[in-house]
Amino acid sequence: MNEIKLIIADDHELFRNGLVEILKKHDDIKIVKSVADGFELMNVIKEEVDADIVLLDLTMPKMDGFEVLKELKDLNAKIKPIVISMHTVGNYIAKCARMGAYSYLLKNTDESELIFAIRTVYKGKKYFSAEISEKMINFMSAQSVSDNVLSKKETEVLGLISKGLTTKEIAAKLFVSSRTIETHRTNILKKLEVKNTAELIKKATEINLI
Amino acid sequence: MNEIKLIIADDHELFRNGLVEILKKHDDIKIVKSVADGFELMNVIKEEVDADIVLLDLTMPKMDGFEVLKELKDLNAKIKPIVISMHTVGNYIAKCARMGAYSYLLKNTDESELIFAIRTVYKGKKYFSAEISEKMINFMSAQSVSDNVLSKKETEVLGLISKGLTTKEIAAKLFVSSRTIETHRTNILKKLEVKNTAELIKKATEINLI
DNA sequence: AACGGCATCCGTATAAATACGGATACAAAT
DNA sequence: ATTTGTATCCGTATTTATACGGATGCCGTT
Repeated sequence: MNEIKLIIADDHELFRNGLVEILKKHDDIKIVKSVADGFELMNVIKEEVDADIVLLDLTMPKMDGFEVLKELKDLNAKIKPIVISMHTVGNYIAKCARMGAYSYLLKNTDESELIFAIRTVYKGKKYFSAEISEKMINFMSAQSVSDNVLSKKETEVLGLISKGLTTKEIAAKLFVSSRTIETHRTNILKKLEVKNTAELIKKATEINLI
Repeated sequence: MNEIKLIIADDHELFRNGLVEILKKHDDIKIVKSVADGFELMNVIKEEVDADIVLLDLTMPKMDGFEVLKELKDLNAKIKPIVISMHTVGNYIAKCARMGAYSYLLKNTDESELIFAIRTVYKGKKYFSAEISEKMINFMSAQSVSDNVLSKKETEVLGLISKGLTTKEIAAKLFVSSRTIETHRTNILKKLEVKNTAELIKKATEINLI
């Protein structure tokens, strides 16, 4: 039988110990290390241990869970992160999903679901419960409400900007003067409260305008 | 008992009729209209009918499902779209979720799930099955693999660009010459095969670099 | 009828970005 | 040991974007 080697990363000792107690009851799971912050975790991962899974708390001192996920992705590490958080905010969930988390569990998840998640992830499959998925989907579509900020033309221009067209090209495409497009751009920047195109595009994607 | 009024939008007559046959067996569901493309659908929605739900095919002539979703969002319409697609591509699913779809079903969904989805959505809740959610999550994290394209410094610079910093500001922040940053920018543009900052930021968000 | 938001256009000016060209030092990979 | 990629720097020139200013006609709301 293959042993599942895992690391626990959480800044609350009590919670860490609780997890250990729960997990030690399962023969196929072995805790190889237990750390209190992201920085420590990364050191452990970079050096010694080859673990299969890390149970990762999001809120930790020094280096939080998001930073850890980013690092792991950058390093192309083979360790699979399971996020354990107390927040059900859709934002967090979507962020973790994007950043390569294999699962997102709440701290009040029951034992059986935790074990199921661990085993599922160990097999290389992701595990996001129905409730968690729902939260995330709701979040993903949420921002749309606030988008009456831009007029129809402005939205159109924004779309073309994001495709890499210059002011001149957009003007040609829409059969208007470059000055008009410049004015539109200025107004768009003001409305979205950004100072240049780069920030504009980022914000626009964030609030689902593109 | 409240009747659920729905519209069917699909360019395949056979499929449309099949849906009608299935749905007419359920007393709580009433089909108020059946259209063959997105354009027709939008006309129907804008004028006459007040329907609760539209069963929306993605691939339709004149105006596809994505465009319809966008329009509905722009109009702030109260009709709830259920996407019915034959594609399981994560890209499509994520896009629909972002664009406000209340559900994403496959064309081979069985009757009971279809009915369940309709009733769930009618209550104002979204319905994305476990398999569909999984596909989407996999997609969301997928791009990460291909991100060794940029070097560490380039990634850092890209991040600062996306925050709206100019070349000069970035140079100051990183204690290097503006020329260096300019070179980085040039290289980043080349690597991601885009021609300016706007397109760059869009692409970077698409492939999860930011 | 008056007002505000929108789309359209213009002038002047500076700041920023991109396109070419080139160079060196270092580390990692082959 | 040679090559490849990264990070660093520079020159010259053009193109784009942004910051100010101002203007008009139109449409929908009040």
